[in-house]
Amino acid sequence: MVKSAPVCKSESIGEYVEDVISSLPPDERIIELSEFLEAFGDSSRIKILLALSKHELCTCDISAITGLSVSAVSHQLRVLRDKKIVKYRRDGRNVFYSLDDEHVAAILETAMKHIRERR
Amino acid sequence: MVKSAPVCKSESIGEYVEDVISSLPPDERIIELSEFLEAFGDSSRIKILLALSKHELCTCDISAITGLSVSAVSHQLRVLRDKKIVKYRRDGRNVFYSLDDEHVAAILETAMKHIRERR
DNA sequence: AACATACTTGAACAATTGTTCAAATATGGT
DNA sequence: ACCATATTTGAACAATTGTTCAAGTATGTT
Repeated sequence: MVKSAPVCKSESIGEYVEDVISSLPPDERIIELSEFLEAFGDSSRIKILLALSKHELCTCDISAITGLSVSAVSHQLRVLRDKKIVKYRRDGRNVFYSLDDEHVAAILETAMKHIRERR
Repeated sequence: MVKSAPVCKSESIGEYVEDVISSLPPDERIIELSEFLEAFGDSSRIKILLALSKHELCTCDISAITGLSVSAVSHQLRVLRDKKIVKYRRDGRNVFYSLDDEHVAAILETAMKHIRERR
């Protein structure tokens, strides 16, 4: 049996490679995961999320707190809404946003711990 | 006292806005946070990290496991190294990678829980 | 109905991203 | 010294991103 692709020796030797492959979730799930975590990869959104971790806030408040334009905030809130990272409720003219669940706060918390400890 | 900027009423009413502002970390810390979490926002990197959460692996093994080219893997490993998300050690011709600490695995775990529960 | 406030949206734009390909570097074996 | 293997790197490219600006929708007040 001839190997067509040029692969390294350790790959042929280590049978753990097969084990790892079969332990991976399907691509679809991996894409879902990365699209969710992608939302945390921007400083404007992190600022918004940190603010929301303290208090339920309307779009305009978030703009005042973060220093971003109302439009920029709204665009980012749409991203966060679509990815089910924040939830919202309308109250009169205002729309109030809050974190979707405890996992979102947990990720921010763990990430901050990592940053703090890696110095 | 006149307000120069056009801000919404709820911002003027709610004194919590000031509280939230002062609770936010400095911008520098927020950028650090987002740059760290940015690394989780790509399906190739997530695949690599999930693989590494199972086993220490060399570049070539990661390529075989993920189906990405060796070059693409190496470029992504550089990103993950720079952000202190993976660590590495050279052994002969191979360079073996592993997750930097338990926080990295924790973030992946929490994110997977979120995905699973939000359906 | 007319107006002000709160928010959302779409188009446009510069800036950044991830991959490929070719070339370079590093290590070990002969 | 030479060759093969393992990995890294740089340039190039299409694709995606986040912001701004202007225009839109939604709600409450008069």
